[in-house]
Amino acid sequence: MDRVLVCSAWPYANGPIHVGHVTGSLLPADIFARFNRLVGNETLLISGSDMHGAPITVSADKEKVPPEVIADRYHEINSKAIEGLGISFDLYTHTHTSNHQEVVNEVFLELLEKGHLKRMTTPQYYCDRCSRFLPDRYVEGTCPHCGADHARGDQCDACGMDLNAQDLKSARCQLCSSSPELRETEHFFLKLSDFTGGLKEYVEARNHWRPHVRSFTLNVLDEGLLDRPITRDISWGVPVPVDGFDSKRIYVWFEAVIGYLSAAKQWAATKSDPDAWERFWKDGSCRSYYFLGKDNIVFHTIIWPAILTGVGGLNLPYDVVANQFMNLGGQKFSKSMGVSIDIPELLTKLRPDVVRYYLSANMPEFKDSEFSWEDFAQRVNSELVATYGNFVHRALSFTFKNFATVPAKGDLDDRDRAALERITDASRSVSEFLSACEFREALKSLMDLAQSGNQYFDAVAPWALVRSDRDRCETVLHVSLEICKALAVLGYPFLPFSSESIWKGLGMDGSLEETGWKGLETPLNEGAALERPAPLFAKMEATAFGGFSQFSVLNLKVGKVLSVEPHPDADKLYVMKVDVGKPITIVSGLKDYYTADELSAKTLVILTNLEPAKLRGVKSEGMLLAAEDGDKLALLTPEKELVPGTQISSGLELTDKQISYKEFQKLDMRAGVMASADPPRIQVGDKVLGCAASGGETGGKYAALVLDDSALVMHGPDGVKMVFDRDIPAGARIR
RNA sequence: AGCGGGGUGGGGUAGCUUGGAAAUCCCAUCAGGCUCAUAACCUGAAGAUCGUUGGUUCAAAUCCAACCCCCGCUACCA
Repeated sequence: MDRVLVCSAWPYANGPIHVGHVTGSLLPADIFARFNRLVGNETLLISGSDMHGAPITVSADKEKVPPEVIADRYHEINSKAIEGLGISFDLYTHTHTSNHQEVVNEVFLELLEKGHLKRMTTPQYYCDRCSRFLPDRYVEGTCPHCGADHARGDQCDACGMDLNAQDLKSARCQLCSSSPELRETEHFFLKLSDFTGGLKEYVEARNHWRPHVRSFTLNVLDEGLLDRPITRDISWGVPVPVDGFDSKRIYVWFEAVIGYLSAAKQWAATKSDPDAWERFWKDGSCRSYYFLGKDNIVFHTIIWPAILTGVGGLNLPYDVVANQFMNLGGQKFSKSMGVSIDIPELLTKLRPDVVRYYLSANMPEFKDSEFSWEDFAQRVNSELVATYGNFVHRALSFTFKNFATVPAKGDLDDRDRAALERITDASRSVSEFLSACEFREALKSLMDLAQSGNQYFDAVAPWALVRSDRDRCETVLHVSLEICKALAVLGYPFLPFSSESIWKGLGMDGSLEETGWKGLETPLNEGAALERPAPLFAKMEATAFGGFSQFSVLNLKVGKVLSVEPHPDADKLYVMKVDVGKPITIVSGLKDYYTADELSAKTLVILTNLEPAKLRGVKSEGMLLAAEDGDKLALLTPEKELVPGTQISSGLELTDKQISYKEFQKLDMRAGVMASADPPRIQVGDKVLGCAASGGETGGKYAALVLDDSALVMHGPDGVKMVFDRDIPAGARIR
């Protein structure tokens, strides 16, 4: 029996977990842990919420509540979602516990004593009015390279240069705009340089790591490691266990990874055996696996091993299984951009095994993968439902109807033996692939077994035998049910809920969880009564779930032009006052297309929550939407007159958050011609897309939000759609 | 700009590390079969000169070079 410690990266408690967390760390870790328990390995699966760090304090400030409120809220929500998904943690804790603080302190002091930490004093901006030190990106000023006015302390967006806050000219506090002063502040640094050599050796010996993880890490090591500060001037986080550091906290990047150790200790404390954690951390034969996303690699292959080496006597990661990203509509999942499918919400609509199936089958193990509802529905329907679920159901329901008990096994012929052979093959390959953390391949082997079940069932045709040879029929059904049982056992790591229900449906004793892998050999209970079987999975509709939620960041309103002036300082720009419920100023580049007269009193569609930007010295507080095709341009306007300020929500929930121009540009909106009204389909360029909501009249030309292969016609209240004031080809990009 | 990933039949993909019978699987398409099952399952067919251009080689999707596209990271979000 082996022993494995399975660690899943810690989700940040600043929002609900989303598909990315599940596919990157939670699900692979769970599959791996379930598999190991199944085959009888002593397994500990742990993780928790990362409660500290600046983004949580930012959210807290915004809501005017203490950071604990935010962190606790999402810890609560996420714990539930994780449980709902069937992630079988032995402990899911968080980093804001006294236990974690103690363990972090121990580690910190141990490193200090061994000389791996050093104190250094650095200048840092301090804002008097906010009475706080400012992180680099909270400092704003003039870029020393290009002279742009709104450069942030960490980077200048205008020229893309990396900066130090001290380099900025006329620095301002981004929070209150007052001038901060440079103050000396003392911090602890982790001397990563101490570890470079050892780490290199360690990583080079890890030939079983995924190639991208290993080569990426070696790359970073070759570039050399800089000593990094592990404390900072903030108030939310783990206190520094050294006198004179009361106003400082330990940096999250250093403290959060220690959660793996503190969680194991906490788990042990809740058992009768408080030293139990040592079996997983001090016994060199225990292998530790870490599941995370690729953005987290260095923390697990360099920083965490460095800390562990520094402390000494603790196991370094055996494998760091980093996944790539699962994207949505070609973009990275990102809450701030509304590109997100959060799990709590998803679970209200779908059963956990269905979600687990798709995310496993499409897991970004070696390269990024793409999440789409269409693909989701297709894979679930054709693979999980039609091949896997249907096989189990046809075998079980046929048996139930004709025998109502588990049929007896008579003499086997070659075909039967070959079918049983497939089970052995499948169990071998599933177990090999899972041991190697190749989840997609393992799942593929499972589905192949389901298909071979269908082939067998077809070939032996029990529906004919039941009339000609009942004994023979019992035998082939017995073999079929053996295949079902194997599907349950082998599928358990992926589909735990369905597997248990198959196990029960077959009339097996106990639970599959406690029976384990040896359930493959456990004989069927011949003669046992069967319950009436029900299908395992139902088909799903892609359109029922598809969301255009990423467009909800657009706060669009009807605007009426009040005045149009030429820009005093630019050839192509107008400065317009527009009434969107309140008058705002918009600078637009329409001079080549429209005269001032043409624009006056026009009703337009205005993006109102764009970050204000200065265009040639005049501040623009929004943007009017227009379709553009080559040198043609047409403005969007409601098909019926609407009062200025009317929301154009297109039926989406709106946020009032500001978006940057860059984010806005990533959203795809087009002019489209309705190809048919029922079902609603719209032609955009040379593609015909299905419409998510009601469309307009056939032949009408409307503005549409485009996402993958579906479109949503932009509309305001009462379904008033947005049209164009000039002729523009379908497919023209709206911006 | 730097770093990283990718461009394979209509869509999505495997293979590329360790070059070798013109290429995997799913969906869609077409033709059959079956009727137990959730119009499901089974069998077969059509369909790709493997981003472009050069090179190495007896032989390249697979190695090398250049180029063209797409995307992510560089913001403490897997």
